Amino acid sequence: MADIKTAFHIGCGNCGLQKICFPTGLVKSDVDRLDMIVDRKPALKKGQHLYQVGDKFQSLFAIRAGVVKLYEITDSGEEVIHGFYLPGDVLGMDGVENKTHQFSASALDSLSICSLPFDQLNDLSLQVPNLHNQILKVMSKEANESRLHTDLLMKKSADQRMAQFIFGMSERYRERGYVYDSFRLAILHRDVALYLGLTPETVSRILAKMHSDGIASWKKKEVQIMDRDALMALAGIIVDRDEKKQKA
Amino acid sequence: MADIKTAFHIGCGNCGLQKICFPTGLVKSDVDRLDMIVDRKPALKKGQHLYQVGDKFQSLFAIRAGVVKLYEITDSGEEVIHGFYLPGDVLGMDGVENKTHQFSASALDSLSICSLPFDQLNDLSLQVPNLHNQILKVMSKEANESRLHTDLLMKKSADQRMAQFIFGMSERYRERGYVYDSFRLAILHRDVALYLGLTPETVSRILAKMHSDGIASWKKKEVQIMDRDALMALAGIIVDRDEKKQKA
DNA sequence: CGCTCCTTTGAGGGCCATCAAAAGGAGTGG
DNA sequence: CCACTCCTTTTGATGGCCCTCAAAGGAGCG
Repeated sequence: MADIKTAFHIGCGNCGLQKICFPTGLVKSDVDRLDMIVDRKPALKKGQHLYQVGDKFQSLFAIRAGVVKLYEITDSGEEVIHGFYLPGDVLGMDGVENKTHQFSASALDSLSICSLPFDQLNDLSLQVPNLHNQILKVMSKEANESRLHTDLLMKKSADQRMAQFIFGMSERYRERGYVYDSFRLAILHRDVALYLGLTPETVSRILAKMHSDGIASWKKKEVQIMDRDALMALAGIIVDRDEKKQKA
Repeated sequence: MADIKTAFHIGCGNCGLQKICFPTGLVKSDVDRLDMIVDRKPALKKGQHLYQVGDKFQSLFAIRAGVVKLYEITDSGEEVIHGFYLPGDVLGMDGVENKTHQFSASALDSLSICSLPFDQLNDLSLQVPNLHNQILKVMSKEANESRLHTDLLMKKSADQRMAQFIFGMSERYRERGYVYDSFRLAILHRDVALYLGLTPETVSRILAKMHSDGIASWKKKEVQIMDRDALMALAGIIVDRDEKKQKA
Protein backbone atom coordinates (compact mmCIF):
# COMPACT_ATOMS: atom_id res chain seq x y z
CA MET A 1 0.00 0.00 0.00
CA ALA A 2 1.15 3.52 -0.66
CA ASP A 3 2.35 5.53 2.29
CA ILE A 4 0.18 8.30 3.62
CA LYS A 5 1.45 11.49 2.11
CA THR A 6 2.55 14.20 4.47
CA ALA A 7 1.96 17.86 3.93
CA PHE A 8 5.55 18.15 2.82
CA HIS A 9 5.46 15.27 0.41
CA ILE A 10 6.52 16.16 -3.10
CA GLY A 11 4.26 14.16 -5.38
CA CYS A 12 4.42 13.50 -9.10
CA GLY A 13 2.05 16.42 -9.60
CA ASN A 14 4.54 18.97 -8.41
CA CYS A 15 7.76 17.20 -9.32
CA GLY A 16 10.04 19.18 -11.57
CA LEU A 17 10.85 16.12 -13.63
CA GLN A 18 7.37 15.49 -15.00
CA LYS A 19 8.40 16.31 -18.53
CA ILE A 20 11.16 13.70 -18.46
CA CYS A 21 9.71 11.03 -16.20
CA PHE A 22 6.72 8.75 -16.45
CA PRO A 23 3.91 11.29 -16.10
CA THR A 24 4.67 12.68 -19.57
CA GLY A 25 1.43 12.83 -21.48
CA LEU A 26 -0.83 12.06 -18.53
CA VAL A 27 -3.71 14.28 -17.48
CA LYS A 28 -3.75 15.54 -13.90
CA SER A 29 -6.24 13.01 -12.60
CA ASP A 30 -4.09 10.18 -13.92
CA VAL A 31 -0.93 11.67 -12.49
CA ASP A 32 -2.69 11.65 -9.14
CA ARG A 33 -3.50 7.97 -9.51
CA LEU A 34 0.11 7.27 -10.40
CA ASP A 35 1.15 9.28 -7.42
CA MET A 36 -0.86 6.94 -5.19
CA ILE A 37 1.36 3.98 -5.92
CA VAL A 38 4.70 5.79 -6.05
CA ASP A 39 6.77 5.07 -3.01
CA ARG A 40 9.29 7.69 -2.12
CA LYS A 41 12.39 5.96 -0.82
CA PRO A 42 14.92 7.21 1.72
CA ALA A 43 18.07 8.55 0.12
CA LEU A 44 20.81 6.13 -0.82
CA LYS A 45 24.50 6.76 -0.33
CA LYS A 46 27.25 6.37 -2.85
CA GLY A 47 27.92 2.73 -3.59
CA GLN A 48 24.59 1.38 -2.38
CA HIS A 49 22.54 -0.81 -4.67
CA LEU A 50 19.04 -0.28 -6.00
CA TYR A 51 19.16 -3.95 -6.94
CA GLN A 52 21.64 -6.61 -7.90
CA VAL A 53 21.84 -9.48 -10.36
CA GLY A 54 19.47 -12.21 -9.24
CA ASP A 55 17.29 -10.01 -7.04
CA LYS A 56 13.59 -10.56 -7.37
CA PHE A 57 12.05 -7.96 -9.64
CA GLN A 58 9.50 -5.87 -7.80
CA SER A 59 9.73 -2.26 -8.83
CA LEU A 60 10.87 0.20 -11.38
CA PHE A 61 12.82 3.14 -10.05
CA ALA A 62 12.63 6.78 -11.04
CA ILE A 63 15.55 8.98 -10.17
CA ARG A 64 14.91 12.30 -8.47
CA ALA A 65 18.53 13.27 -7.86
CA GLY A 66 21.92 11.66 -8.36
CA VAL A 67 23.39 9.24 -10.88
CA VAL A 68 22.99 5.47 -11.16
CA LYS A 69 25.10 3.01 -13.11
CA LEU A 70 23.65 -0.15 -14.58
CA TYR A 71 26.32 -2.83 -14.74
CA GLU A 72 27.26 -6.45 -14.42
CA ILE A 73 30.25 -8.60 -13.56
CA THR A 74 30.91 -11.04 -16.37
CA ASP A 75 31.74 -14.73 -15.90
CA SER A 76 35.39 -13.84 -16.15
CA GLY A 77 35.04 -11.34 -13.31
CA GLU A 78 35.26 -8.14 -15.33
CA GLU A 79 32.86 -5.27 -14.88
CA VAL A 80 30.82 -4.01 -17.83
CA ILE A 81 28.75 -0.85 -17.50
CA HIS A 82 25.64 -0.64 -19.64
CA GLY A 83 24.42 2.83 -18.89
CA PHE A 84 24.11 5.81 -16.60
CA TYR A 85 20.75 7.10 -15.37
CA LEU A 86 20.11 10.74 -14.53
CA PRO A 87 17.27 12.52 -12.71
CA GLY A 88 13.97 11.80 -14.43
CA ASP A 89 15.18 8.51 -15.90
CA VAL A 90 13.44 5.25 -15.07
CA LEU A 91 15.27 1.97 -14.70
CA GLY A 92 14.72 -1.60 -13.63
CA MET A 93 13.16 -3.01 -16.80
CA ASP A 94 15.88 -5.64 -16.98
CA GLY A 95 13.86 -7.57 -14.43
CA VAL A 96 10.67 -7.86 -16.43
CA GLU A 97 11.79 -10.76 -18.61
CA ASN A 98 12.28 -13.32 -15.86
CA LYS A 99 10.94 -11.55 -12.78
CA THR A 100 14.59 -11.42 -11.77
CA HIS A 101 17.10 -8.68 -12.33
CA GLN A 102 19.69 -9.52 -14.96
CA PHE A 103 21.94 -6.60 -14.07
CA SER A 104 22.91 -4.53 -11.06
CA ALA A 105 22.24 -0.87 -10.37
CA SER A 106 24.18 1.22 -7.88
CA ALA A 107 24.44 4.84 -6.79
CA LEU A 108 27.44 6.84 -7.96
CA ASP A 109 26.36 9.67 -5.78
CA SER A 110 23.92 10.55 -3.05
CA LEU A 111 20.69 9.38 -4.53
CA SER A 112 17.04 10.21 -4.19
CA ILE A 113 14.61 7.86 -5.88
CA CYS A 114 10.97 6.90 -6.24
CA SER A 115 9.96 3.27 -6.32
CA LEU A 116 7.13 2.14 -8.59
CA PRO A 117 5.86 -1.30 -7.56
CA PHE A 118 5.50 -3.01 -10.89
CA ASP A 119 2.38 -5.06 -10.24
CA GLN A 120 0.46 -2.00 -9.17
CA LEU A 121 1.88 0.05 -11.99
CA ASN A 122 0.86 -2.64 -14.40
CA ASP A 123 -2.68 -2.84 -13.04
CA LEU A 124 -3.02 0.89 -13.24
CA SER A 125 -1.70 0.93 -16.78
CA LEU A 126 -4.58 -1.30 -17.88
CA GLN A 127 -6.94 1.54 -16.96
CA VAL A 128 -4.78 4.44 -18.10
CA PRO A 129 -3.85 3.99 -21.76
CA ASN A 130 -1.30 6.77 -21.76
CA LEU A 131 0.52 5.20 -18.85
CA HIS A 132 0.50 1.89 -20.64
CA ASN A 133 2.02 3.55 -23.69
CA GLN A 134 4.62 5.22 -21.51
CA ILE A 135 5.76 1.89 -20.14
CA LEU A 136 6.03 0.37 -23.57
CA LYS A 137 7.84 3.43 -24.81
CA VAL A 138 10.40 3.38 -22.03
CA MET A 139 11.07 -0.30 -22.59
CA SER A 140 11.50 0.16 -26.31
CA LYS A 141 13.83 3.04 -25.64
CA GLU A 142 15.99 0.86 -23.44
CA ALA A 143 16.64 -1.57 -26.25
CA ASN A 144 17.16 1.15 -28.84
CA GLU A 145 19.67 2.93 -26.67
CA SER A 146 21.54 -0.23 -25.97
CA ARG A 147 21.90 -0.64 -29.71
CA LEU A 148 23.28 2.83 -30.08
CA HIS A 149 25.79 1.81 -27.46
CA THR A 150 26.66 -1.12 -29.69
CA ASP A 151 27.27 1.26 -32.59
CA LEU A 152 29.68 3.17 -30.44
CA LEU A 153 31.64 0.07 -29.55
CA MET A 154 31.67 -1.27 -33.07
CA LYS A 155 32.47 1.70 -35.24
CA LYS A 156 33.98 4.53 -33.24
CA SER A 157 37.56 5.20 -32.29
CA ALA A 158 38.48 5.89 -28.68
CA ASP A 159 38.44 9.66 -29.29
CA GLN A 160 35.06 9.53 -30.96
CA ARG A 161 33.63 7.48 -28.11
CA MET A 162 34.83 9.94 -25.54
CA ALA A 163 33.57 12.94 -27.49
CA GLN A 164 30.21 11.30 -28.06
CA PHE A 165 29.92 10.47 -24.39
CA ILE A 166 30.56 14.00 -23.22
CA PHE A 167 28.31 15.45 -25.87
CA GLY A 168 25.56 12.98 -25.01
CA MET A 169 25.73 13.87 -21.34
CA SER A 170 25.59 17.53 -22.23
CA GLU A 171 22.46 16.94 -24.30
CA ARG A 172 20.82 15.08 -21.47
CA TYR A 173 21.48 17.99 -19.14
CA ARG A 174 20.13 20.32 -21.79
CA GLU A 175 16.89 18.32 -22.07
CA ARG A 176 16.44 18.70 -18.34
CA GLY A 177 16.81 22.42 -18.53
CA TYR A 178 20.17 22.60 -16.80
CA VAL A 179 23.30 24.42 -17.86
CA TYR A 180 24.83 22.11 -20.38
CA ASP A 181 28.25 23.41 -21.29
CA SER A 182 29.52 23.34 -17.74
CA PHE A 183 28.18 20.83 -15.25
CA ARG A 184 29.02 18.46 -12.47
CA LEU A 185 29.36 14.83 -13.54
CA ALA A 186 29.72 12.44 -10.63
CA ILE A 187 31.09 9.57 -12.69
CA LEU A 188 34.56 8.13 -12.26
CA HIS A 189 36.79 8.11 -15.31
CA ARG A 190 37.23 4.48 -14.52
CA ASP A 191 33.48 3.91 -14.93
CA VAL A 192 33.37 5.81 -18.19
CA ALA A 193 36.13 3.55 -19.45
CA LEU A 194 34.07 0.51 -18.53
CA TYR A 195 31.12 1.99 -20.40
CA LEU A 196 33.08 2.93 -23.50
CA GLY A 197 35.01 -0.31 -23.78
CA LEU A 198 38.32 1.38 -23.03
CA THR A 199 40.86 1.44 -20.21
CA PRO A 200 41.22 4.23 -17.65
CA GLU A 201 44.64 4.98 -19.12
CA THR A 202 43.19 5.60 -22.54
CA VAL A 203 40.43 7.78 -21.13
CA SER A 204 42.97 9.81 -19.23
CA ARG A 205 45.12 10.34 -22.31
CA ILE A 206 42.17 11.36 -24.45
CA LEU A 207 40.87 13.81 -21.88
CA ALA A 208 44.33 15.35 -21.64
CA LYS A 209 44.36 15.81 -25.39
CA MET A 210 40.85 17.23 -25.55
CA HIS A 211 41.85 19.71 -22.88
CA SER A 212 45.01 20.87 -24.61
CA ASP A 213 43.10 21.08 -27.91
CA GLY A 214 40.67 23.47 -26.27
CA ILE A 215 37.65 21.22 -26.90
CA ALA A 216 36.55 20.18 -23.45
CA SER A 217 37.86 19.40 -20.01
CA TRP A 218 36.74 17.08 -17.24
CA LYS A 219 38.54 17.42 -13.97
CA LYS A 220 37.40 16.68 -10.46
CA LYS A 221 33.86 15.82 -11.58
CA GLU A 222 33.46 19.15 -13.38
CA VAL A 223 32.88 19.09 -17.12
CA GLN A 224 33.48 22.15 -19.27
CA ILE A 225 32.73 22.18 -22.95
CA MET A 226 34.92 24.80 -24.54
CA ASP A 227 34.27 24.22 -28.25
CA ARG A 228 30.94 22.55 -28.81
CA ASP A 229 31.23 22.38 -32.59
CA ALA A 230 34.64 20.76 -32.39
CA LEU A 231 33.27 18.30 -29.84
CA MET A 232 30.41 17.35 -32.14
CA ALA A 233 32.72 17.06 -35.10
CA LEU A 234 34.99 14.78 -33.12
CA ALA A 235 31.99 12.71 -32.04
CA GLY A 236 31.10 12.30 -35.70
CA ILE A 237 27.81 14.13 -35.36
CA ILE A 238 26.73 16.05 -38.42
CA VAL A 239 25.73 19.58 -37.54
CA ASP A 240 22.49 20.67 -39.13
CA ARG A 241 23.27 23.65 -41.34
CA ASP A 242 20.05 25.49 -40.47
CA GLU A 243 20.73 25.09 -36.79
CA LYS A 244 24.17 26.59 -37.26
CA LYS A 245 22.67 29.57 -39.09
CA GLN A 246 20.40 30.27 -36.13
CA LYS A 247 23.41 30.44 -33.87
CA ALA A 248 25.15 33.00 -36.08
CA MET B 1 -9.45 -6.47 -40.45
CA ALA B 2 -8.13 -9.98 -40.34
CA ASP B 3 -8.42 -12.00 -43.51
CA ILE B 4 -10.99 -14.72 -43.68
CA LYS B 5 -9.22 -17.93 -42.85
CA THR B 6 -9.27 -20.64 -45.45
CA ALA B 7 -9.54 -24.31 -44.74
CA PHE B 8 -5.82 -24.58 -45.34
CA HIS B 9 -4.84 -21.72 -43.10
CA ILE B 10 -2.39 -22.64 -40.40
CA GLY B 11 -3.36 -20.63 -37.35
CA CYS B 12 -1.57 -19.99 -34.09
CA GLY B 13 -3.49 -22.90 -32.60
CA ASN B 14 -1.80 -25.47 -34.76
CA CYS B 15 1.50 -23.71 -35.40
CA GLY B 16 4.55 -25.70 -34.37
CA LEU B 17 6.19 -22.64 -32.90
CA GLN B 18 3.70 -21.98 -30.11
CA LYS B 19 6.20 -22.82 -27.41
CA ILE B 20 8.64 -20.22 -28.71
CA CYS B 21 6.35 -17.56 -30.10
CA PHE B 22 3.80 -15.24 -28.53
CA PRO B 23 1.11 -17.76 -27.57
CA THR B 24 3.33 -19.17 -24.82
CA GLY B 25 1.28 -19.33 -21.66
CA LEU B 26 -2.06 -18.55 -23.30
CA VAL B 27 -5.11 -20.75 -22.96
CA LYS B 28 -6.72 -22.00 -26.13
CA SER B 29 -9.54 -19.46 -26.21
CA ASP B 30 -7.03 -16.64 -25.98
CA VAL B 31 -4.84 -18.15 -28.66
CA ASP B 32 -7.90 -18.12 -30.88
CA ARG B 33 -8.45 -14.44 -30.20
CA LEU B 34 -4.82 -13.74 -30.99
CA ASP B 35 -5.22 -15.75 -34.15
CA MET B 36 -8.01 -13.42 -35.24
CA ILE B 37 -5.68 -10.46 -35.57
CA VAL B 38 -2.64 -12.27 -36.93
CA ASP B 39 -2.14 -11.54 -40.58
CA ARG B 40 -0.29 -14.19 -42.50
CA LYS B 41 1.90 -12.46 -45.04
CA PRO B 42 3.00 -13.74 -48.44
CA ALA B 43 6.53 -15.11 -48.42
CA LEU B 44 9.43 -12.68 -48.80
CA LYS B 45 12.50 -13.34 -50.88
CA LYS B 46 16.10 -12.97 -49.86
CA GLY B 47 17.04 -9.33 -49.52
CA GLN B 48 13.53 -7.96 -49.10
CA HIS B 49 12.74 -5.77 -46.14
CA LEU B 50 10.19 -6.27 -43.40
CA TYR B 51 10.74 -2.61 -42.62
CA GLN B 52 13.40 0.04 -42.87
CA VAL B 53 14.68 2.92 -40.76
CA GLY B 54 12.08 5.65 -40.69
CA ASP B 55 9.14 3.46 -41.71
CA LYS B 56 5.97 4.04 -39.76
CA PHE B 57 5.59 1.44 -37.02
CA GLN B 58 2.48 -0.63 -37.53
CA SER B 59 3.14 -4.26 -36.71
CA LEU B 60 5.29 -6.71 -34.93
CA PHE B 61 6.42 -9.66 -37.00
CA ALA B 62 6.67 -13.30 -36.02
CA ILE B 63 8.90 -15.52 -38.11
CA ARG B 64 7.53 -18.81 -39.34
CA ALA B 65 10.49 -19.81 -41.50
CA GLY B 66 13.76 -18.25 -42.57
CA VAL B 67 16.21 -15.82 -40.97
CA VAL B 68 16.00 -12.04 -40.54
CA LYS B 69 18.77 -9.61 -39.75
CA LEU B 70 18.15 -6.42 -37.79
CA TYR B 71 20.62 -3.76 -38.84
CA GLU B 72 21.31 -0.15 -39.55
CA ILE B 73 23.63 1.98 -41.66
CA THR B 74 25.50 4.42 -39.44
CA ASP B 75 26.03 8.08 -40.24
CA SER B 76 29.40 7.20 -41.63
CA GLY B 77 27.83 4.71 -44.02
CA GLU B 78 28.89 1.51 -42.31
CA GLU B 79 26.54 -1.36 -41.63
CA VAL B 80 26.02 -2.61 -38.09
CA ILE B 81 24.02 -5.76 -37.45
CA HIS B 82 22.18 -5.96 -34.14
CA GLY B 83 20.74 -9.42 -34.27
CA PHE B 84 19.44 -12.41 -36.16
CA TYR B 85 15.88 -13.68 -35.77
CA LEU B 86 14.91 -17.32 -36.23
CA PRO B 87 11.55 -19.08 -36.60
CA GLY B 88 9.36 -18.33 -33.58
CA ASP B 89 11.12 -15.07 -32.81
CA VAL B 90 9.21 -11.79 -32.76
CA LEU B 91 10.70 -8.52 -33.93
CA GLY B 92 9.73 -4.95 -34.65
CA MET B 93 9.76 -3.53 -31.12
CA ASP B 94 12.30 -0.92 -32.17
CA GLY B 95 9.36 1.03 -33.57
CA VAL B 96 7.41 1.33 -30.32
CA GLU B 97 9.38 4.22 -28.90
CA ASN B 98 8.61 6.78 -31.58
CA LYS B 99 6.02 5.01 -33.73
CA THR B 100 8.82 4.89 -36.28
CA HIS B 101 11.31 2.14 -36.89
CA GLN B 102 14.81 2.95 -35.68
CA PHE B 103 16.42 0.03 -37.47
CA SER B 104 15.93 -2.04 -40.60
CA ALA B 105 15.00 -5.69 -40.92
CA SER B 106 15.62 -7.78 -44.01
CA ALA B 107 15.35 -11.40 -45.08
CA LEU B 108 18.54 -13.44 -45.38
CA ASP B 109 16.58 -16.26 -46.83
CA SER B 110 13.20 -17.12 -48.20
CA LEU B 111 10.96 -15.94 -45.44
CA SER B 112 7.55 -16.75 -44.11
CA ILE B 113 6.13 -14.39 -41.52
CA CYS B 114 3.05 -13.42 -39.57
CA SER B 115 2.19 -9.79 -39.05
CA LEU B 116 0.68 -8.64 -35.75
CA PRO B 117 -0.90 -5.19 -36.11
CA PHE B 118 0.27 -3.48 -32.99
CA ASP B 119 -2.81 -1.43 -32.18
CA GLN B 120 -5.01 -4.47 -32.28
CA LEU B 121 -2.47 -6.53 -30.38
CA ASN B 122 -2.31 -3.83 -27.77
CA ASP B 123 -6.08 -3.62 -27.40
CA LEU B 124 -6.32 -7.36 -27.07
CA SER B 125 -3.55 -7.40 -24.48
CA LEU B 126 -5.64 -5.16 -22.23
CA GLN B 127 -8.14 -7.99 -21.99
CA VAL B 128 -5.72 -10.89 -21.92
CA PRO B 129 -3.27 -10.46 -19.07
CA ASN B 130 -0.99 -13.25 -20.21
CA LEU B 131 -0.65 -11.68 -23.63
CA HIS B 132 0.16 -8.38 -22.00
CA ASN B 133 2.86 -10.06 -19.98
CA GLN B 134 4.21 -11.73 -23.08
CA ILE B 135 4.62 -8.41 -24.82
CA LEU B 136 6.42 -6.89 -21.87
CA LYS B 137 8.58 -9.95 -21.56
CA VAL B 138 9.61 -9.91 -25.21
CA MET B 139 10.49 -6.24 -24.99
CA SER B 140 12.53 -6.70 -21.86
CA LYS B 141 14.30 -9.60 -23.51
CA GLU B 142 15.26 -7.41 -26.45
CA ALA B 143 17.10 -5.00 -24.22
CA ASN B 144 18.71 -7.72 -22.13
CA GLU B 145 19.99 -9.52 -25.19
CA SER B 146 21.36 -6.35 -26.66
CA ARG B 147 23.36 -5.94 -23.47
CA LEU B 148 24.75 -9.43 -23.74
CA HIS B 149 25.81 -8.42 -27.21
CA THR B 150 27.61 -5.50 -25.61
CA ASP B 151 29.44 -7.89 -23.29
CA LEU B 152 30.63 -9.81 -26.29
CA LEU B 153 32.00 -6.72 -27.96
CA MET B 154 33.62 -5.38 -24.83
CA LYS B 155 35.28 -8.34 -23.24
CA LYS B 156 35.72 -11.18 -25.70
CA SER B 157 38.49 -11.89 -28.16
CA ALA B 158 37.68 -12.57 -31.78
CA ASP B 159 37.92 -16.34 -31.22
CA GLN B 160 35.64 -16.19 -28.22
CA ARG B 161 33.08 -14.14 -30.11
CA MET B 162 32.99 -16.59 -32.96
CA ALA B 163 32.73 -19.59 -30.65
CA GLN B 164 29.99 -17.94 -28.63
CA PHE B 165 28.08 -17.10 -31.78
CA ILE B 166 28.12 -20.64 -33.12
CA PHE B 167 27.29 -22.07 -29.74
CA GLY B 168 24.46 -19.61 -29.28
CA MET B 169 22.95 -20.46 -32.64
CA SER B 170 23.22 -24.13 -31.78
CA GLU B 171 21.34 -23.54 -28.53
CA ARG B 172 18.62 -21.67 -30.33
CA TYR B 173 18.16 -24.58 -32.70
CA ARG B 174 18.12 -26.90 -29.74
CA GLU B 175 15.37 -24.89 -28.02
CA ARG B 176 13.31 -25.24 -31.17
CA GLY B 177 13.70 -28.98 -31.17
CA TYR B 178 15.93 -29.18 -34.22
CA VAL B 179 19.18 -31.01 -34.68
CA TYR B 180 21.69 -28.72 -33.09
CA ASP B 181 25.14 -30.03 -33.81
CA SER B 182 24.70 -29.96 -37.55
CA PHE B 183 22.41 -27.43 -39.17
CA ARG B 184 21.92 -25.06 -42.03
CA LEU B 185 22.71 -21.44 -41.22
CA ALA B 186 21.75 -19.05 -44.00
CA ILE B 187 23.90 -16.18 -42.77
CA LEU B 188 26.82 -14.77 -44.70
CA HIS B 189 30.17 -14.75 -42.97
CA ARG B 190 30.23 -11.11 -43.90
CA ASP B 191 27.07 -10.54 -41.84
CA VAL B 192 28.42 -12.44 -38.88
CA ALA B 193 31.46 -10.20 -38.99
CA LEU B 194 29.20 -7.14 -38.91
CA TYR B 195 27.41 -8.62 -35.90
CA LEU B 196 30.55 -9.57 -34.01
CA GLY B 197 32.40 -6.34 -34.62
CA LEU B 198 35.02 -8.05 -36.75
CA THR B 199 36.04 -8.09 -40.40
CA PRO B 200 35.20 -10.88 -42.85
CA GLU B 201 38.92 -11.66 -43.08
CA THR B 202 39.15 -12.28 -39.37
CA VAL B 203 36.03 -14.44 -39.40
CA SER B 204 37.47 -16.47 -42.23
CA ARG B 205 40.74 -17.02 -40.45
CA ILE B 206 39.06 -18.04 -37.22
CA LEU B 207 36.74 -20.49 -38.93
CA ALA B 208 39.72 -22.02 -40.69
CA LYS B 209 41.44 -22.50 -37.36
CA MET B 210 38.36 -23.90 -35.64
CA HIS B 211 38.04 -26.38 -38.47
CA SER B 212 41.64 -27.55 -38.34
CA ASP B 213 41.40 -27.77 -34.54
CA GLY B 214 38.49 -30.15 -34.92
CA ILE B 215 36.09 -27.90 -33.00
CA ALA B 216 33.54 -26.83 -35.59
CA SER B 217 33.17 -26.05 -39.25
CA TRP B 218 30.96 -23.72 -41.22
CA LYS B 219 31.10 -24.05 -44.96
CA LYS B 220 28.52 -23.30 -47.58
CA LYS B 221 25.86 -22.45 -45.00
CA GLU B 222 26.29 -25.79 -43.21
CA VAL B 223 27.44 -25.72 -39.60
CA GLN B 224 28.92 -28.79 -37.96
CA ILE B 225 29.91 -28.83 -34.34
CA MET B 226 32.57 -31.46 -33.88
CA ASP B 227 33.64 -30.89 -30.29
CA ARG B 228 30.93 -29.20 -28.28
CA ASP B 229 32.90 -29.05 -25.04
CA ALA B 230 35.85 -27.44 -26.75
CA LEU B 231 33.51 -24.97 -28.40
CA MET B 232 31.98 -24.01 -25.07
CA ALA B 233 35.38 -23.73 -23.46
CA LEU B 234 36.52 -21.47 -26.25
CA ALA B 235 33.37 -19.37 -25.87
CA GLY B 236 34.21 -18.99 -22.21
CA ILE B 237 31.11 -20.81 -21.01
CA ILE B 238 31.51 -22.77 -17.81
CA VAL B 239 30.21 -26.30 -18.19
CA ASP B 240 28.01 -27.47 -15.35
CA ARG B 241 29.63 -30.52 -13.82
CA ASP B 242 26.32 -32.31 -13.16
CA GLU B 243 25.30 -31.83 -16.74
CA LYS B 244 28.54 -33.38 -17.87
CA LYS B 245 27.97 -36.39 -15.63
CA GLN B 246 24.60 -37.02 -17.23
CA LYS B 247 26.27 -37.21 -20.62
CA ALA B 248 28.74 -39.85 -19.44
C1' DC C 1 29.09 -17.82 -69.59
C1' DG C 2 30.05 -13.51 -67.53
C1' DC C 3 29.02 -10.66 -63.91
C1' DT C 4 28.98 -9.51 -59.08
C1' DC C 5 29.58 -10.37 -54.51
C1' DC C 6 31.56 -13.27 -51.06
C1' DT C 7 35.49 -15.74 -49.22
C1' DT C 8 40.21 -16.85 -48.69
C1' DT C 9 45.10 -15.98 -47.95
C1' DG C 10 49.11 -13.12 -47.17
C1' DA C 11 51.89 -8.98 -45.64
C1' DG C 12 52.18 -4.96 -42.87
C1' DG C 13 50.88 -1.56 -39.62
C1' DG C 14 48.11 1.11 -36.23
C1' DC C 15 45.31 1.62 -32.28
C1' DC C 16 44.79 0.74 -27.91
C1' DA C 17 45.73 -2.71 -24.11
C1' DT C 18 49.04 -4.07 -20.88
C1' DC C 19 52.45 -3.43 -17.51
C1' DA C 20 54.72 -0.47 -14.28
C1' DA C 21 55.24 3.24 -11.15
C1' DA C 22 54.38 7.60 -9.19
C1' DA C 23 51.31 11.25 -7.95
C1' DG C 24 46.87 12.89 -6.56
C1' DG C 25 42.26 12.63 -3.77
C1' DA C 26 38.98 10.89 -0.71
C1' DG C 27 37.89 8.82 3.44
C1' DT C 28 39.11 7.13 8.20
C1' DG C 29 40.77 7.18 12.72
C1' DG C 30 43.87 9.08 15.86
C1' DC D 1 44.26 18.61 11.56
C1' DC D 2 47.31 15.20 10.29
C1' DA D 3 48.88 10.56 9.28
C1' DC D 4 47.66 6.68 6.97
C1' DT D 5 45.54 3.86 3.55
C1' DC D 6 43.14 2.79 -0.50
C1' DC D 7 41.54 3.89 -4.81
C1' DT D 8 41.81 6.75 -8.82
C1' DT D 9 44.35 9.17 -12.18
C1' DT D 10 48.41 10.19 -14.74
C1' DT D 11 52.40 9.30 -17.61
C1' DG D 12 55.62 6.46 -20.14
C1' DA D 13 57.34 2.25 -22.65
C1' DT D 14 56.21 -1.88 -25.05
C1' DG D 15 53.71 -5.08 -27.63
C1' DG D 16 49.78 -7.77 -29.48
C1' DC D 17 45.42 -8.28 -31.66
C1' DC D 18 43.01 -7.41 -35.32
C1' DC D 19 42.29 -4.04 -39.07
C1' DT D 20 43.71 -2.54 -43.60
C1' DC D 21 45.13 -3.23 -48.07
C1' DA D 22 45.72 -6.27 -51.92
C1' DA D 23 44.76 -9.97 -55.02
C1' DA D 24 43.19 -14.41 -56.29
C1' DG D 25 39.72 -18.03 -56.03
C1' DG D 26 34.79 -19.44 -55.48
C1' DA D 27 29.74 -19.20 -55.46
C1' DG D 28 25.47 -17.64 -57.00
C1' DC D 29 22.59 -15.73 -60.57
C1' DG D 30 20.91 -13.79 -64.77
